[in-house]
Amino acid sequence: MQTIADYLDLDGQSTYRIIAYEKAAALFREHPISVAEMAQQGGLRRLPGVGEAIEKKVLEYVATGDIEFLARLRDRFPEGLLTVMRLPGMGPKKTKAIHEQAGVADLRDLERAAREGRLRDLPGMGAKTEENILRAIETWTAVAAGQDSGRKLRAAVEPQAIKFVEALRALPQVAAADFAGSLRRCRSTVRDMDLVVASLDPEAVMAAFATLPELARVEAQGETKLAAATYTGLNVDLRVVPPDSYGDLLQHFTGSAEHNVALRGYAQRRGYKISEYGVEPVESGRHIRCATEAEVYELVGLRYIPPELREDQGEIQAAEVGMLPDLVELPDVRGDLHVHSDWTDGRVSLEQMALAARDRGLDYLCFCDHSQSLAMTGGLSPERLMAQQAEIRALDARIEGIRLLSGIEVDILADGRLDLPDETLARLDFVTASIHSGFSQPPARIMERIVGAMRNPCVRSVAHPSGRLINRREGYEIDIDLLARVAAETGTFLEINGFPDRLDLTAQAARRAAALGARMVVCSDAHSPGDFENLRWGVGEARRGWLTKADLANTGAWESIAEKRPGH
DNA sequence: GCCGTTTTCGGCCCGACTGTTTTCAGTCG
Repeated sequence: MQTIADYLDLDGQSTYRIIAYEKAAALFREHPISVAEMAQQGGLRRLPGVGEAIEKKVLEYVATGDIEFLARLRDRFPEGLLTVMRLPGMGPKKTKAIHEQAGVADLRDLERAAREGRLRDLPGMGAKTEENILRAIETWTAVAAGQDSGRKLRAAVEPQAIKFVEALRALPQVAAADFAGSLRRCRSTVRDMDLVVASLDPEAVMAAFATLPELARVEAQGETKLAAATYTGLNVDLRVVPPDSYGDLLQHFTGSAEHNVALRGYAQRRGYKISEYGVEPVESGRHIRCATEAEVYELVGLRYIPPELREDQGEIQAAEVGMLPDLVELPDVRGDLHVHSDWTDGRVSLEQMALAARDRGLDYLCFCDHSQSLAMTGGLSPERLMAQQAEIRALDARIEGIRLLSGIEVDILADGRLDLPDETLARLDFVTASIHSGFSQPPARIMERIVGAMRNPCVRSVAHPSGRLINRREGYEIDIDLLARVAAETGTFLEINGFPDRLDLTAQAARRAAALGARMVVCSDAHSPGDFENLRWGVGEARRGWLTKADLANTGAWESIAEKRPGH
């Protein structure tokens, strides 16, 4: 669908037609359950933004593996042009022009033409354009070489964003400063950093900002807007507005683009025009500036929508009728049920982990080291596990202020058996099961393994259910509906693993699972004291999944978890 | 292409910056 959208863009088709395909592409990409199956069951049309034409194309693709409409587009334009079009600074118009007038069919052609100065004579282009194109190709090549997916983990970017915000807030001319964009929405990965500032002296703010040592270069600068790049290869956009319209700017640049489109559409139907500079009742034409985001939403008749929900996933309708969820917050998490120690691949002792957890204010902590088949990590045999349990019990008696529990992250073996006998598992306080091998099995087989584990009465949760590693490995294809139903039926929890490159379950999957009655746990999977920060990333993902305190099991006391599961 | 407490047709978010086009198109977010 995305490829069709790109081709239509190149072909100069109606933007709304293009947007329709892009919306469908985004919808399918993020959709937690199989789009192909939904299509076959005739349920695709129920999805917002899917109509007759797109449904037909999906069905055609499912049946034949191709789409004739797309094949015809491919015949008309070389595929390499799509890459050219995605270069920053290039768009459909320029791409089409260089294709038709300079014979460029792919990136290599473009590079040659730019080097030979053959582009500067085309309408709308000059020497500067060629220079920009060559730079863009260089960056693109570096990214494509694989060391960089272009999207960085939120956890890697946020500390730098906080530094920038602190530097801005320290300026005397600055009334307020925040980071916005996908970072503020707690997306697991971000492409760039958006900074917004309230000030009456944008010139001074931008001048001071441009001197920060983290910035490699300033790429563009206007009166209120500055674009720069950091040495870490991150693009930073800075926008400055007067304090009385700070709320408008923050709202606008927090996005998402989809949320803003939906919000503006909603506002327009009620007679308002929203931009980053204010809210305008169309009738009066009077421009109302908002110092806070809450005012923006309030003016058009909505409750305040937390940034994590701003993805055009029904939040506007929910805000309209006062049905927004009361999202879980980090302090709600009372215990961590999945951490490691130096008994396997953790880096510090049981005691150090326990003290770190207590310092973070947790009420209970369950050690779930690896089981024996993960030899690489020094996985625990039944004997060593019992020895560890004895040490945990002794530690629990000695350390005040936190309850220490003995558990295991037991491997679900390739044949579906668990890596430890039931009689061993039955002696533990908590058991989480997970897959570390047999990733390439057919999805249905993997589901059988997970579901089989969940039906074992000793197993209390499933750790990192999809096995994905962001930027490194796709997860195995999980059937979240099936997992959620079995979870609800057996009282097994599904983990939201807080590791920055896992965040697994994803927000979308967690939201679906909660809707089907499953309960989740947010865990750090910490291997060292610093990893307890993972709880923060995990809670961010949970919030993006619309989860409330009640959807998570470890927001309650340990006693509420310790109880036997229903039916066992 | 999608969609409907303004509509089955006529809408669909909006403004800044760049580069070069002397009045604005293209791109971006």
